[in-house]
Amino acid sequence: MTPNISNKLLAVYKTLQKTYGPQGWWPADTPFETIVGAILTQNTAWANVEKAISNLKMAGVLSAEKMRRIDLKKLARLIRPAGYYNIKAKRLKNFISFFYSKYNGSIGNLSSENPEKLRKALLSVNGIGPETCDSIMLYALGKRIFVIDAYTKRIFSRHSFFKASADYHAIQKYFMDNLPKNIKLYNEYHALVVRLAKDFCRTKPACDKCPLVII
DNA sequence: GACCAGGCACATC
DNA sequence: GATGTGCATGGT
Repeated sequence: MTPNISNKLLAVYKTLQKTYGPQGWWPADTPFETIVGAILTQNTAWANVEKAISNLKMAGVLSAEKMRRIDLKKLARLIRPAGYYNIKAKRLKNFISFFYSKYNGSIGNLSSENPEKLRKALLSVNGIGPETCDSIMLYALGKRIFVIDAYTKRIFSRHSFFKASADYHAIQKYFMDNLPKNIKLYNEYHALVVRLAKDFCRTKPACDKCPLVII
């Protein structure tokens, strides 16, 4: 670890913790619901995902077995509020096919897979990219992996931690090399970054009021 | 009405 | 390898 960077990253974390408190991610009742949410939230406001999840619950199809059976068009109609509904319905089905063919539809089988193999396997599913994969690994399956999203990139590059041109893997390595290797920390850190971004780091940053202005 | 949200795949150069 | 584009609803 680079002590200076490590201290700064921890200082940011402590400031966010103090400002916002525990975030308790992921907001879901089951690991399967977390996986579905991770796919539905791709480039989409969480409030819209909640509507789609609610529709799936009302229709009684928020389980792997039920979602495996449901017609693609019906699935698309239920998740409509989350946007990109046609492509996301296919992505959910792609995951389900993968989940049954390789892991017999068992979350236990999925989470007991070797983490490196699991990451490669998830990334091989069409519709699961780096962020969705890592969100599933961390928040649904409890694996020690740091999730990077557009906010993390935007905020920390603005604060000169790394260049705006840095790619996903480089940024992930940056955090994982410079933070204590702790799942709970990874969980809260990413959630707190998203929480902060909702207030201050959209297209028109209000950096003067941002709690990180002192870092 | 414009802008954007907890991305990803694919086409093209 | 870098850059551009389609996918789409709903809130500010």
